[in-house]
Amino acid sequence: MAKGKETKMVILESGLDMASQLGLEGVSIGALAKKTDMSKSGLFAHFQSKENLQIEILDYAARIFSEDVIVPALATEAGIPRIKALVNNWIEWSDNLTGGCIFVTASTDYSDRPGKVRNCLLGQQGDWIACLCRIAESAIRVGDFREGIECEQFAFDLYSLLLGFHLYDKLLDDSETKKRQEIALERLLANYK
Amino acid sequence: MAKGKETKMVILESGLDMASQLGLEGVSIGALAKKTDMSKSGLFAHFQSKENLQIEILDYAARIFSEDVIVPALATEAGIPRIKALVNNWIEWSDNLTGGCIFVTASTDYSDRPGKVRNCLLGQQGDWIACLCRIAESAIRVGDFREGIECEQFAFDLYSLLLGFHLYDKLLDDSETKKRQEIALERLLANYK
DNA sequence: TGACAAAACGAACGTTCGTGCTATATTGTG
DNA sequence: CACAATATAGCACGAACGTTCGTTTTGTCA
Repeated sequence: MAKGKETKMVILESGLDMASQLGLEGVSIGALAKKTDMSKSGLFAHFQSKENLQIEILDYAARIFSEDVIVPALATEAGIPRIKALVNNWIEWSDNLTGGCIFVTASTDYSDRPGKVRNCLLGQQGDWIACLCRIAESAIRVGDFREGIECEQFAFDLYSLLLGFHLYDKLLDDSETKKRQEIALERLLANYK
Repeated sequence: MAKGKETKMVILESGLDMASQLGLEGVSIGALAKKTDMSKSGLFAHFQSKENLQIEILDYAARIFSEDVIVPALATEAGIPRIKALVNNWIEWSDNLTGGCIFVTASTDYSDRPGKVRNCLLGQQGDWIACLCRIAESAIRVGDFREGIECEQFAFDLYSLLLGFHLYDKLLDDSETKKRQEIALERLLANYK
C-alpha cells in the first residue's frame, strides 16, 4: 500500500531532476531506472506509458512549485513585498533544479509538440499567469499599484523578466545577472506605482 | 563541387525547421534523411557526426538570422527606429520557424548539457547580446537614449521582452500578445529616453 | 503462519538511434 | 571522352528506446 506511493515519489523526484537537465522528452525509462536502482519494467509498471510519466513529473513539479514558491509568497504582506517574495522564491526554485525551471524548459520544448503533455503544460502556465494577475490585483488593493493598470500586462512584464533572468543565469552564467534582474524589477514596479 | 554544397543547404534548411520543432537534440539523422529523400548514410557523410550536424544547423541559423534580422535593422536609421525594426524582424524570424526561434529553444535545452554544441551556442548568444548593446549605444549617440544609461541592462531588458513574447506567442497563442509586447516596448524605450 | 495482492524483476519484443564500411552513381575537369 | 573526385546508396553493427510478458520477491492482513 504505502510502499508503492513511496517508490513513486522517489522516481518522480529523480525524474524531475532529470527532466530539468534533459527536458521531459530526454527522460528515458532505462536511464531513470538506473538512477533509481530499479529495473526498467519495475519502474514502467508505475506509469503504464512514458507520456503518463512525463505528465506525472509535471504534476509533481507543480505541487512543489506551489508549496515552495506560491504559498510562501501569499503568506507575505500583499503588494510589493509579496511580489518581491514571489520573484525571489521563483529564482530559488529555478536555482534548485539542476537544469533550471522545468516549466520554462518544457514550455519551449512543447511549443510545437501537440499531445497530452502539452495540454497539461498549457493548463499549468495558464494557472501561473492567472496567479500573477491576482497578485497584481492585490497590489492595487493595498495601494502599491495605481488603479486602472492592466494586470494581464503586468503578468506579461513580470514573466518576461523571469525568463530573461533564467536564460542569463543558466546559459551565460553572467555574475551581474542578479543585479540586472533587481534593477529591472525596481523599474517595473515603479512603472505600475 | 557545387552539388555537394547545394545538397547540404537543403539538409540544413530542413534540419533547421526540424530543430525548431523538436529541438536540436530531437533532430535524428534517420528522420532528417526521410524528410530530404536521402539515405541515412548519404546524409551522414556530409557531417561525420550528429554533433557536427547540430553545430552546422546552428551556424546556418546564425547566418540567416544575421541576414534577416540584424542587417536590415542596421540599415534602418539609428536610435528608436532601429530598435523597433530589430524587434519586428526578430518576431518575424521567430514566426517563420515552425517551433519558434531556434536560439531560444536551444538555449533552454543546453542550459545544462556541456559540449561543443553548448559552446557554439554560448558564443552566438554572446554576439547577440553584444549586438543589442551596440544598438543601444547608437541610440545614445543620436540622442534617443540619454547619456549614462547601462547598455548591458538595456540588452537584458530587451531580450527578456522578446523571450516573454516568444513564450506567450508560441505556447499560449494569446491573441493579445502582440499588443502586450508593443506596450512593454514603449515603456522600455520611455525608461531609457 | 498461510493466503493473497502488490511490487519489482529479467528477458525479450520490434523499432530507432548514431555510426561505420563498401560499392555504385553522379559530377566536374583535362 | 576518359578519368578522378565527389556524392549517394546499401547493408550491418551494437546500443538504447518504449513496451509486454511471465515469474519471483516483498509486503499486508486474516
